[in-house]
Amino acid sequence: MAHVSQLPCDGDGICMVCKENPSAEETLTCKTCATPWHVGCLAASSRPPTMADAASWECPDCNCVDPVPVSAAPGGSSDLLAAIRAIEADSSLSEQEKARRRQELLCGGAGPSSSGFDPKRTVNDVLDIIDGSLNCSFCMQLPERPVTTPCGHNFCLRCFQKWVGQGKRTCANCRNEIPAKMASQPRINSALVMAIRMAKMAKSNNAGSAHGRPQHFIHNQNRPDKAFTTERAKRAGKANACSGKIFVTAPPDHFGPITAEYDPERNQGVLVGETWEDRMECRQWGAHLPHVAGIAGQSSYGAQSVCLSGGYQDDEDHGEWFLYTGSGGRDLTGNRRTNSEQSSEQKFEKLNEALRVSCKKGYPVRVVRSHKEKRSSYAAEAGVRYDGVYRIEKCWRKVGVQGFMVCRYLFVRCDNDPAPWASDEHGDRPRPMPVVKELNNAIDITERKGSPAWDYDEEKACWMWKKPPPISKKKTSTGVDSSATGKVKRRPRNMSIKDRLLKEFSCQICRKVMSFPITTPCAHNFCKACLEGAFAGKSIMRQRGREGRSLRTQKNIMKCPACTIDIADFLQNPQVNRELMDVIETLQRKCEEEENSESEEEGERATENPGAAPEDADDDSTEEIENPEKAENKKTEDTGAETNLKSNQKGRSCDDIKAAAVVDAGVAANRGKRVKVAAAAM
DNA sequence: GGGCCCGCAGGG
DNA sequence: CCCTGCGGGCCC
Repeated sequence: MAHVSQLPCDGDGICMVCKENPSAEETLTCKTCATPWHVGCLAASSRPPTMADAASWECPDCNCVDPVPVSAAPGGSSDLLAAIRAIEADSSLSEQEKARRRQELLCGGAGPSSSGFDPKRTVNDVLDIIDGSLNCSFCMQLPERPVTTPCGHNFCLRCFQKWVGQGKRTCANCRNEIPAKMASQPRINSALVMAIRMAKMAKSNNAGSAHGRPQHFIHNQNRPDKAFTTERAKRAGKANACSGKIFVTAPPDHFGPITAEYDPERNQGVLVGETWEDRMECRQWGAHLPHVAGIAGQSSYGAQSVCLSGGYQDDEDHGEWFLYTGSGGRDLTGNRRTNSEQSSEQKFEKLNEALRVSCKKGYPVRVVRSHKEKRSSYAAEAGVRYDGVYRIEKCWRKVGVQGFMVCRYLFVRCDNDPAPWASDEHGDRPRPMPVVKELNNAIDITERKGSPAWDYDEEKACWMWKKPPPISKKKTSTGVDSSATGKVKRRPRNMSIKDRLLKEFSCQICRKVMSFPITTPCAHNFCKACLEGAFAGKSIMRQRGREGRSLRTQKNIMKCPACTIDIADFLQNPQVNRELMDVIETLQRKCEEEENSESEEEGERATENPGAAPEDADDDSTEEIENPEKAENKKTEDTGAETNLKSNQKGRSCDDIKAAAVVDAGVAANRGKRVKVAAAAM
């Protein structure tokens, strides 16, 4: 019994045993792994004998020589009974909620990587399908923020960080070496996140479960368009910083998620996890409009969105919550757009004040994360990703790392969809306020006084506007209401397992569902054969041959085909991610079953080829599909093909490289069309 | 990989 | 109309 119930506090400071938020005095911090533990819930034998010993105290996990897998079974039965009775007696819970909490309890409670009030993983459901093959070797639970080692083993981010935090540099499973880069900067393996979610979904669909809501998490496929470069920007000889058409009809001062009603283009809205190539493209979909500034807002009205892209050293990202730094205090003379050096203090004015308004009112603030943030495990793998809405619970000022006063904001996630890194099937539940140490030295602390405008409705079990959202003061970007476009609204698609398999588990080289998947240290996934083939002989040059300079300087560097990370060491002995492979194979079997049982229900979309062009491609796009460059040239013959090709390939960080010619051509064809439309409008 | 320097969009 | 701004292509 003893060490089974020994669990630390989670990322939000909540004790995983008693679910309370212990005060600083009741918290012990392990000297080895720096994890906080609730003293009251520690076995007596694990507590430090005296107060003086507390500073050098080592937690039960670090005290063990080996990572002893913690049993998922619950501890003492009397405790369990008491806990179940407490749930039953809680009149504030619905029957469904009670059932859910009972199940959490029986599933062994929280694992080390769960957070806040999130219900625990429905382990039993998933184990039926994937037979436990995905479990983290440390906590024996499904990894909630899975990371994959180069040797192909999967762990919770938290467990992995704890392990390397102890100075361990070998895989806990096979004792292979963990590269320094992976140890210091593990990235979430999003394919694995999807694997876990899909496995859960497949199960709950079969059981006709109450989780009826389709999980709409998408990758970059189906993106209808790209930003275009204006003629003026071309004349200036620069292909930078030009905006494209805004596709959503939400006004620029719209708060909260961009829902389907604002998306006449796709009729699905902006989905959590949606990723764009760059800030320009992100802007086009309305998630975050400014293309340089990190904050969108108006000082007298509120802030609608922020971007985390590593521009401010003080930022601190914990996924479900983060500390954001205000803007300003920098010297921008010399026509600079940004400057990493701070030279004066920040104040609550302009955009910083806009954020403070959103804090006071409790507005939902959209959050996008850029790949440029190098210090966060939650950063996008490539491009810019929409991560849902957060609320600013507090703001204050403090002296920043550069010695000047900065404005600070505590963001806590409150979205109805799960975060891109979370393998949960559901969105956020209200979670307790994280403990922020720097508040002790803060000034101008601002907290919300009244009730928040955007809040969790226990009855409906979702986040919603509890007060009417602020009235927009602006016109929509297109000036056209979505209901007035005359477009027939399509129902959002509820994807089949087959479609999702193709979308989420396709190799980034061959575009087919991966066989023998390999996860690189930069968290990209490929077929074993494709990856090996890509680096056989001259293929290396084709890989990186984006332009002449790249060829010359990079031909001897072996980089991940999906990003710019050097994976030469990894390629010496790449290991198949067997666990991911099991999941894919299981889902493929499910898929076959699904096809057999409901083949007649498959509509127009089922026959779609995985690599086919997006559905709104013109009939005459066939030629362009075969020759994307031709399509490009057709568009602007006068400026020459070279410029176009270059701009076509700019910033191809992740999904774009993996895009096979057909998809590329589909996009190109679409873009051609869009540019024509834009030109006609001018 | 770091510095330069540009157009652009939005706030006030 | 001026100021601000967590971009981005290109040069070195």
